[in-house]
Amino acid sequence: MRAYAKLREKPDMPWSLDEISQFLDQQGIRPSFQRLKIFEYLVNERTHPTADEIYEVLRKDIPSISRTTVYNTLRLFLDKKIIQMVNIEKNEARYDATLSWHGHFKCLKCGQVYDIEIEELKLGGLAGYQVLEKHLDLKGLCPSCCQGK
Amino acid sequence: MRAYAKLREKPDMPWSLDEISQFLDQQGIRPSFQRLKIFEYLVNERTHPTADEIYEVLRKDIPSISRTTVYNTLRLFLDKKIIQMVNIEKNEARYDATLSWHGHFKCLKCGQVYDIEIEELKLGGLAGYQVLEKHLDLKGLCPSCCQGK
DNA sequence: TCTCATATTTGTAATCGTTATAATATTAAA
DNA sequence: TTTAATATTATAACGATTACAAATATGAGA
Ligand SMILES: [Mn+2]
Ligand SMILES: [Mn+2]
Ligand SMILES: [Zn+2]
Ligand SMILES: [Zn+2]
Repeated sequence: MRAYAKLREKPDMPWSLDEISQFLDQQGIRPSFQRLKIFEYLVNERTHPTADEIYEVLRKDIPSISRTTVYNTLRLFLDKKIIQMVNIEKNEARYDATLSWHGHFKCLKCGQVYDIEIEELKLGGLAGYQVLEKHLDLKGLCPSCCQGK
Repeated sequence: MRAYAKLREKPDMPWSLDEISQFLDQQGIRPSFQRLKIFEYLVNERTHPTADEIYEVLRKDIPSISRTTVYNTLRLFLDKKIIQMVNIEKNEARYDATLSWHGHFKCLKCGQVYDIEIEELKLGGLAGYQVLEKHLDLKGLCPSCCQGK
């Protein structure tokens, strides 16, 4: 995924459906319309949506889509390791198609989840541990919500 | 809490019930027997238990205790900021009486949650944000579970 | 193209951790 | 002791997620 992303000509441009279709194929995922649209939403919006937010948005385009399909698809993407789950808030799983190492900040006022760049992280006492996942989650007030104290 | 902990003569010794009672009083929390035992379990065991683990253990001493009391008490402790919630695993809130800044590691095999010392953390792009909570959560295999690959 | 096996989607019911509610019991104040 | 406030308890309700099974779509081979 990271390797693939690096190959994109303009990494910050939205992914086209064709490009997503090709990508899912490469990952051994049959690119059904529902899967295309779910991955498109994750990778182009980058808002760390919940399953329900994805469901409510895609319903406008695909009235027949079911919540179960959204959950099934997200689990499939997780199994294939093309997205990650963000558990910054209890009882509210969020999803993220950006896999490079970064942290998250959730604003307690407006609810938005922002990406945070990690410049350096040094840990002690991890000798003997095999680390497979790292999550850095912050909470507080975002710049817009801090205005005027 | 940190200030109080520093005042303890032997910080690594278990807290006595008297000491806990005094501490809760200081924090404006009436030290009922249930509250004493719940805080005692958190501060002396340091295993980051779930509400249900606390309930199952304390039931042996206090057969009348209810799950609701455990949840109510944990929420009270959170509101008074004498414990923190650890959301390293989805759908499994854990609780921790250690408030000084440290990370957590959950072993995917044995399920144990370990404390991790953080030597240095440098973040970029946080200008304008007001950070109120920080959580560093790792997952993988612990030393005991790594043995022999 | 047609057929049939397989993969995918869908609606519904079930599960699980947690919270809300209201009755009962305990404690503190008058 | 009487009363009011607080804490505990059992039960029901909730919300996010998962299990299940039926319906639909897809695609390789005849
Ligand atoms: Mn992100
Ligand atoms: Mn801890
Ligand atoms: Zn905000
Ligand atoms: Zn282990």
